[in-house]
Amino acid sequence: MWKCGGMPPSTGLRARMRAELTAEIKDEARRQLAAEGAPGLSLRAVTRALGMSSSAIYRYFPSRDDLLTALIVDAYDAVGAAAEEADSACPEDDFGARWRAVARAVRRWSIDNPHEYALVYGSPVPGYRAPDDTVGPASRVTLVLARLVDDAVAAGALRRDAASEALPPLGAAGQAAVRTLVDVAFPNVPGDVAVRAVAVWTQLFGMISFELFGHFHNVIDDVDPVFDRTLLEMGHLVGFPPPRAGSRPAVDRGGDVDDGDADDVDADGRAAPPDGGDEVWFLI
Amino acid sequence: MWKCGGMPPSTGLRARMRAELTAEIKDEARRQLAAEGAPGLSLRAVTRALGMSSSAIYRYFPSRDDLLTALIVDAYDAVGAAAEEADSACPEDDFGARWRAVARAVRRWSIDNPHEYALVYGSPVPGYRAPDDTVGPASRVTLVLARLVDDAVAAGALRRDAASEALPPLGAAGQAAVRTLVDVAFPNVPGDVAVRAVAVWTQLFGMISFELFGHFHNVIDDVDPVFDRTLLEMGHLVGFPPPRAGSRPAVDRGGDVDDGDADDVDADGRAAPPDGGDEVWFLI
DNA sequence: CCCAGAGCAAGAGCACTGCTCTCTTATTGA
DNA sequence: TCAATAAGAGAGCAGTGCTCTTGCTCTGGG
Repeated sequence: MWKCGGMPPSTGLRARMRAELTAEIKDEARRQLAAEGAPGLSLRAVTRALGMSSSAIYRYFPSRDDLLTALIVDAYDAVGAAAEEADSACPEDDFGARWRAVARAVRRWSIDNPHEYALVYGSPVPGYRAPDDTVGPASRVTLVLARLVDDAVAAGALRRDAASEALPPLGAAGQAAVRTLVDVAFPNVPGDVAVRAVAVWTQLFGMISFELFGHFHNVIDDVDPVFDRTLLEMGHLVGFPPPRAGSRPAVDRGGDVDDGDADDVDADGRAAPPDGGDEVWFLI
Repeated sequence: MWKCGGMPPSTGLRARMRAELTAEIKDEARRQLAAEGAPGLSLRAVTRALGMSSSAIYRYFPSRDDLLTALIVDAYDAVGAAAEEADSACPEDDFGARWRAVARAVRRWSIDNPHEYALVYGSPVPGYRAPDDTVGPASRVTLVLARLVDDAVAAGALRRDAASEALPPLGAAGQAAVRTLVDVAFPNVPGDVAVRAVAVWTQLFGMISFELFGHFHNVIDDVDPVFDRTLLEMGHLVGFPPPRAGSRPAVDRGGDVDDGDADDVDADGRAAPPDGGDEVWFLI
């Protein structure tokens, strides 16, 4: 009797079947999510695609929101993993390059998985409580930047003056407002640097959201150079040193040297729904 | 016979009734939108609240998406109006103050109308074409900042060095990428300033989205000082002069001098759904 | 081994949605 | 006055999330 909230031992045949079907449901749901977006995800359609009855899915996910929660957790984990991988592939002491690599990895994952991005960084739906399972994976990607900035401060690699030599010092209210953030994320950085890190972080996601959600339509033709230039500017704002001359070009084309077969993204770099052609998303 | 695409003359009783009912439908829909969010908006519920039959609403809005489009247009107009009003209330030559006032107005409107904000700046829903009616009102708020920056450049009030004296100059690709933006929005500004303006603009909405969508939960306790400090930093990035010492305090509390009864927003400054207590939105 | 209880699948059903018909009534312009 | 047209109401269709009941199968302990 494992009655106090544990999983049954994974040895049984039934348990293995259950885990397998759970994974299949999530896979099919992710497929529908990528194809039609979160509002188009239908439990009945998932069961239909899996050849089971419509009521059987409730043995695995007690409600539609629980399925979405599982997908949200997976999406957070995926961005977090992408960011961590990009970070660890950089020379540890080149903090500016690490920042740019992390930002590019986040954007790349977002462009490759627009519906999952919208799921986690788009509009929430009211009336439900975000379960605690999401906060761990959600902070994973944030901690990458936080550790980055913290390391840079510890290494003395951040310009102390940054952008604010002409600005008044951060007041007591500002210091108090970021106290929690500083405590849990980067204990070594002063308050004004923390505020700048937040600004840079939100700028990154604001720009990705604008790009994915169509707000750059007929405004910016090619986002790539604007994005990379912004990375430079924002990195300069936090105090990262500018890239050494002769380093790798700034343009963001996927992985490393020669990925000519990266045709899962449009030739013009904009994101498009995986199904349609030039159709534009409709704001909900 | 006004058969070539016009409205009937508004003189008839029937036309007035139609306009009135259309407005009533939109009002009730907006009410439901504010109460339950976009996914909870139901045409049948609107007709029920208005005491008409469920099929009658299709005489006024041929589909649910058309109703949402109308609400989107209104929301864009509302932010645009708020931004314009805040801008025109500032001394015309204090470009930094104008920028901060516009940004605060946008944030205020967003906090006061979180669901409408999510409607226009949150996740789009795929499969539909965004009608052209939305692009005009959508660009209204953007043009406020654009005109602001353009005026500042024309007046020579922008620091030319801004943040990029240590950065390489904007390349040809970057110049080309913002050509459309510069042409339609601010013809007087150089390309790198345009990129910085885009960065600042997206940062603003990224931060508002993070605040409204719950990504600052347990991270930043009081957003107000962080937001205002970021306004300073980002204004410095574009090249606005810092605020003159002794000007109005940076904290954002609604209107002007003494509005102690501003209880439509939480005491702690965070946004909450208008209906519930401390419940957190659930990501869709 | 054997069997009670647990897990699981299926089907019917409820309340709800967006949307489309048809039918009737009221208003309009000529 | 009269034909045309707009507006309203109701039934109905296909779809949704979710629950309940009914059987069946696997599991672990006596």
